Amino acid sequence: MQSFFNHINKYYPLSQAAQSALQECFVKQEFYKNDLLLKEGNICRYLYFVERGAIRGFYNLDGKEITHWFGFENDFVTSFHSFITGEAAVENIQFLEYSIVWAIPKEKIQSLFDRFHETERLVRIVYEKYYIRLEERFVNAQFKTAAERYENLLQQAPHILTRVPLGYIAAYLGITQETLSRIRSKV
Amino acid sequence: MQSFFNHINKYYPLSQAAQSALQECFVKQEFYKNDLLLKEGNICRYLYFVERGAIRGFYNLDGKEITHWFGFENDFVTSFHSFITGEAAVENIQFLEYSIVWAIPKEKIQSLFDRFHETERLVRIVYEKYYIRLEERFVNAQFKTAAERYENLLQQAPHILTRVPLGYIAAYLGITQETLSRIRSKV
DNA sequence: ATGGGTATTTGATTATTATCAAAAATATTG
DNA sequence: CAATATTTTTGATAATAATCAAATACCCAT
Repeated sequence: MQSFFNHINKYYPLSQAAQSALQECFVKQEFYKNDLLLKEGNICRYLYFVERGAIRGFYNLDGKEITHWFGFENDFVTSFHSFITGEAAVENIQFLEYSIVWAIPKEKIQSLFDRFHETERLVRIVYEKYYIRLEERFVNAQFKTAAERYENLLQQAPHILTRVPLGYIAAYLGITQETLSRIRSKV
Repeated sequence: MQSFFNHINKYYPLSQAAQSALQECFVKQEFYKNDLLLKEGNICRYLYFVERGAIRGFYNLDGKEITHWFGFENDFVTSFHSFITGEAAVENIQFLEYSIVWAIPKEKIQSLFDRFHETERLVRIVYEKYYIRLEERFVNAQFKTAAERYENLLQQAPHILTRVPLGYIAAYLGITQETLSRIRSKV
């Protein structure tokens, strides 16, 4: 839990009172490789903070699993669309290795927002970081070649490469596994 | 200005006091076709609300202008990365037609957040909507074909097609103008 | 260490889209 | 309305990545 507060204090430091209230809302959960955190069709009512481990989000398209994001230490993960809208998730969330996450239900977050303005500010600031991150990924997806996207990943997040099977990374980069294999052999 | 409050009240209704304070922060601005709202290299210190008109965001890549977003009536626009981080913008923002926008500087937004918790909540909720929108665009960019992206745009935002030159739309969809022309001729 | 399953690479071919060039259509302006 | 500029379309070719199929490498449990 300490790693959580260390992390969020970098975004926006909370008062002791808010930290205590926040701490009480979290439940620690452990999972093993291949466990599912969320199955498509279900509503995702929790936000998760990853203390340790690795997670992927994927959905099914024409019978294929398309991994479109990863989560690692100090990431917040959820099926954002489902969590916000309350609709059924189109994606699955699965653990890639033994992981420890802290879960907080949506109603508790909302109650925190009402009681502590500062918690809503924290989340507002976190959203800004995540939005910028997604914007970068979008620009990469749309305007860069597969090889450039791979180079970029090598630079920005080499840890992903070592912890995640190639097939998942290929989908994440928007290419097939074969193409990624060929790109790698050229480097 | 009324259209602004009609619009934001759909996201989260503000108290009269907050609405008044918010109203005082906005400055109305008029622009004509091809005017620049922001030039790359400058810092974007304002958030804009589009009352009427059409706007594009674009950046230069290998000597070509890549349009990556549009803004129309009731959209919030800014160079988000620059606005949030305070760094120089890599993109330009330009008007596609005569437009009326309302500008609010970043410091005034922050002051509003401090004085009215509800304004920060409003922005938090707006962020959620925009994040989901960007997520959808990202998934389209990465995992759908050019023809599918065009079909999608036809369904979701046909007004864009009629108000914006084809070359800009092609860049927005991540394809060349020639490819878009060929896609259209097949439908 | 060995067998069986999973992950990755390699090869041949096809589909998709970009690029370069030019023509046709449309819009703008004096 | 003619002249010019801009935008869109069409054509031929090249580059990029997908698909299908098979071989190889790797990992893990026995």
